[in-house]
Amino acid sequence: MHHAPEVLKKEGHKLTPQRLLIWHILIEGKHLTANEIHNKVKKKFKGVDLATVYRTLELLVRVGSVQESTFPIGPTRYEATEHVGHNHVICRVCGRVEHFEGDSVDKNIGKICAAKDYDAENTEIKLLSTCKACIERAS
Amino acid sequence: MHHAPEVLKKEGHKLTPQRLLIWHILIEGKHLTANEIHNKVKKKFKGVDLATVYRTLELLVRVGSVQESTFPIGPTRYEATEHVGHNHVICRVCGRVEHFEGDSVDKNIGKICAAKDYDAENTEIKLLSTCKACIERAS
DNA sequence: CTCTGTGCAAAAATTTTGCATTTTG
DNA sequence: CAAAATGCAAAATTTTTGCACAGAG
Repeated sequence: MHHAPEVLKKEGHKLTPQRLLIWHILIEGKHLTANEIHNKVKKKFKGVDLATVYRTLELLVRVGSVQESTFPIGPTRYEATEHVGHNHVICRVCGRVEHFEGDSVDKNIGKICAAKDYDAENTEIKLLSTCKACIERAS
Repeated sequence: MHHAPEVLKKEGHKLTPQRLLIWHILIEGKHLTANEIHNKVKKKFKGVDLATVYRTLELLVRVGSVQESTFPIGPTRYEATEHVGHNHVICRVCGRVEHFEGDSVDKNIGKICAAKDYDAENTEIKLLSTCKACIERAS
């Protein structure tokens, strides 16, 4: 289990209320945009700036507590590493996202990462394809 | 083999010099940004607008001739579907990209897509992880 | 008390849109 | 000729940055 506040403290970063709040929002929600996070944070503690949200997210990504994901549609999304168990199938045309379990590919994926000098744990698969609706629409 | 001009014509879109040029740039290069494409196009035919590049790319994506990819770092990148044989391993922290062959996972990937109502062919895997350099830097 | 983090405002970077004009089929 | 595409300019969206002040350790 990966707990951002401890990691931040251990690495000498300050535990500000803004950071804690942003972290809690990330624990509650799934793949949120910076803007969504900002709105949620403001409800609990008004006056927090969007720039702070971006800076905090960058920090949390750097220390490994948060993962950043970009989809074909819309802005970057963020989520706590600790509940990233899910992989995505994404439609390249409309951006629709579905989740899937990676069990059937995990072992191979780990090997691929290791072979390229990437962390074999904490991987996430983004499988790009085209959804049925978009295939039909295009024909 | 997938040839954009024919597809465009077949679907009733006009074959303008701008579109042909952009298509040729895409055939020559690999995962280019809209801006890179725009610069290359201007060298051959000045006066082409960046907006036209964006509109053309959107069209080519829609008809399936081009694929769009977003990476954790930098703007959206585009490349011709016909040379998309490669999958990516991407570092979530620094954005570094490596290529890998999907042979060991392709069959499973196809099944996953089919199960979720996505095209089982023409898939692309984006494997997100953290590269060794970033792991070391963070510790 | 010091150094890091924040808010604010401004700018940079990327992408989209409206509209008059040009071009393709 | 009609419909579609382009260029241009402006706007929208997303993200980054500089700097003075506030707050954590």
